[in-house]
Amino acid sequence: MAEKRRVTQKDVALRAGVSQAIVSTVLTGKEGNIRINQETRNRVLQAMRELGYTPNIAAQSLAGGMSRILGVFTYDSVFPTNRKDFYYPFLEGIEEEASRSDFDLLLHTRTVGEGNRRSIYRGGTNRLLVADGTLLLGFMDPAHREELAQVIAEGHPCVFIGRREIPGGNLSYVTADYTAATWQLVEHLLALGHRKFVYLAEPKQQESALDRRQGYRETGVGEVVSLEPGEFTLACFKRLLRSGVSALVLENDRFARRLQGHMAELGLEAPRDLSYVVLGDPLSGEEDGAPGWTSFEIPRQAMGREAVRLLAEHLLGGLAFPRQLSLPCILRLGNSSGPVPQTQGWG
Amino acid sequence: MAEKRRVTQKDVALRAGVSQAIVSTVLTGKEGNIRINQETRNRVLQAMRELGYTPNIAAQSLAGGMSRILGVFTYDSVFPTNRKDFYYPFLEGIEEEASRSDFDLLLHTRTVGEGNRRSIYRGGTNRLLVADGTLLLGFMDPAHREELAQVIAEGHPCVFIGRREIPGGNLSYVTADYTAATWQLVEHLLALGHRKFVYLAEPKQQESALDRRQGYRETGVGEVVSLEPGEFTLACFKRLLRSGVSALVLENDRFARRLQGHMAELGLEAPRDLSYVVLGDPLSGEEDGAPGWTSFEIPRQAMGREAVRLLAEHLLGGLAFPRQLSLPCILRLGNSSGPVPQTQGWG
DNA sequence: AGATGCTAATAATACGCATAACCCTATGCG
DNA sequence: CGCATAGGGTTATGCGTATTATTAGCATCT
Repeated sequence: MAEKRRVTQKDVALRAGVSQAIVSTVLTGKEGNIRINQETRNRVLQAMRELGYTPNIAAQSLAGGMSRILGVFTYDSVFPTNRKDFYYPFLEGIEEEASRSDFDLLLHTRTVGEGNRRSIYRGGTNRLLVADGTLLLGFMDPAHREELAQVIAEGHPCVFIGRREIPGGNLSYVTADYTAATWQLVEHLLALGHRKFVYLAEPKQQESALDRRQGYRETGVGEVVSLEPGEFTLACFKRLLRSGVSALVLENDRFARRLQGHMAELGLEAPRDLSYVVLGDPLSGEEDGAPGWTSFEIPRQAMGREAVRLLAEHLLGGLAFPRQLSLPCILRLGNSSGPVPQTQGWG
Repeated sequence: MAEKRRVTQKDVALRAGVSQAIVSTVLTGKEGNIRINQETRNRVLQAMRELGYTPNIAAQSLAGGMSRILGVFTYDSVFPTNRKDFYYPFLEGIEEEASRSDFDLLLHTRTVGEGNRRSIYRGGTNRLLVADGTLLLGFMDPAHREELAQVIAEGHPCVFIGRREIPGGNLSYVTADYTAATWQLVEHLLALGHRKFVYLAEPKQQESALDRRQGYRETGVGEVVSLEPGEFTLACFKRLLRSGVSALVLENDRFARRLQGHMAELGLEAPRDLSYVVLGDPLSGEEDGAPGWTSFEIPRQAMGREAVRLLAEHLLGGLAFPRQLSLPCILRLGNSSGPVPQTQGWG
């Protein structure tokens, strides 16, 4: 096999009887300081073809400065086995736009440090710098945020998919507009005549949850109850009903599933006896078994796309960072919300 | 922001008070001609950390070093929207093993040339070369094969996921043992008493299909009928029945779905009136709606894992290429195969 | 005749890293 | 004492390309 040496520009140049610089110039097409006779150009192209020349991309990026690679860093496994938190739709969007913007994608898998904890710095080196810029996904704890703040301070362009706040606040991100979507769902309930609401919130303080609560609070309609979905017991539900609530706003689908159980238990039916809305689409990836409740869809694919676009524009066009982008959610008016029941008949 | 220059080995060297060569040696770990004092090594590592050094992979590959990156090249979009040919399970395996072997993954998205055709050489450049080696997936036409043969001749380590033959025949791959699995399913039918078989084959000549047919042929039980699933009409089915067939071997699930329709139409039931086996799992990603028919499962995740392992061993340990690995499929004895019916009662 | 400008090309250099070739010092040994 | 050897480095070089600085020839203007 003999590991035949690659054909380089020097070889082509030799054959065409010109200097290597001419070959490079012919290749890139940019005639900056250099001008080339059409005939010479043809000779070079001919020689390239004859020798089967292909540029060495490593040398190109070394000389040119850009690798045309975008990193993808996730705070969980990129391809999780439990399809619970599912990066797939994001990745679809990322791939699509990366391809369009002409960037390859570097999936950082070498990031699992001690205790299965993912970290950007590993062995003291920041692996992200391999790429021209990086897209980030997933849940971060405070230490992660510190770390990321440092990476950004060092000048590496990052875009988070989802709103994330870090110390210093210089993080760019593309988020879904949970606040508006929540607001709209509550407005929808108000239009149906509902007046007494309760919002069931998880104790988590993630940005996405905060945004939803913000949207709810902006409507000024009422109470927020914070509890783990597991704590949302039948007794708890009964208490809510007794308080005269006519509509529930559920922070996620885990509340919704428990609620469905409770209502079935009591022989209640939505929206006849009670209306509810769910703030987001189900985490589990079931396409077909999509529940028909009223909710909104997170534009995951678009978020991926826009994140890439933001990053690419920053890298190529010099769009200044940080930049934040908010994409609208798509409302799904389903079968869990309806007019206020005339008589609160139950019991 | 000021576009501060990257930290290079020279910077680290300066800070640690050593030469750049020492920094490089510390980094790669290989002490060939060079020996390093433990204390010096620590100083260097310290300096790296302080300056936030990260290797420039372009320079690394150019200088003949290793970037600890494995390429992933697919002949379709990596994250397809129609979840038809679904790379996901492969990717799961790839990611898992890549992480374990300490390689990042480079997803080649910059590969779409004219007419939506994917090609390794794009604009005449071989994009694969930034990575130390490359994993390939998907369907190839003859031109693709030529191209890949060239890449391999040029010395770039490649492992295909699935058996693929290329001109020259030097391609490494990890495949599922379709031949054995098919053989076993037919044996299963033989054990149930079946004697008259027909194998429904698509006209395609892909390796995976050839392997299945090979397994079928090895049993010596009978006929192969080649037709598009769409051509498998009710009339066609009736003709088969009239010929006295008691068991069908279906090359894929598209035949199976049509068969199910035909049988329902005629009021037939499997395995009461007819047995069939399906050579592989359904292409569509439906988890729950998994059909209960007799078939085998392709060990996709394991294939991904083993492909990475092969490649990593080749890169690190010097395992010679080409290498071919065949993994067993998992038989799923389902409800579409049973004993030969006593009376061929239908009509 | 000298200055100017334009075309067409060459030579030189930098990019960041890996590695081969080389050098110096201390130590051991017969 | 002379030499071999091992330890601990340094210098120099090359990888393939992009790009800048430079040169050389020739026509045009003043």
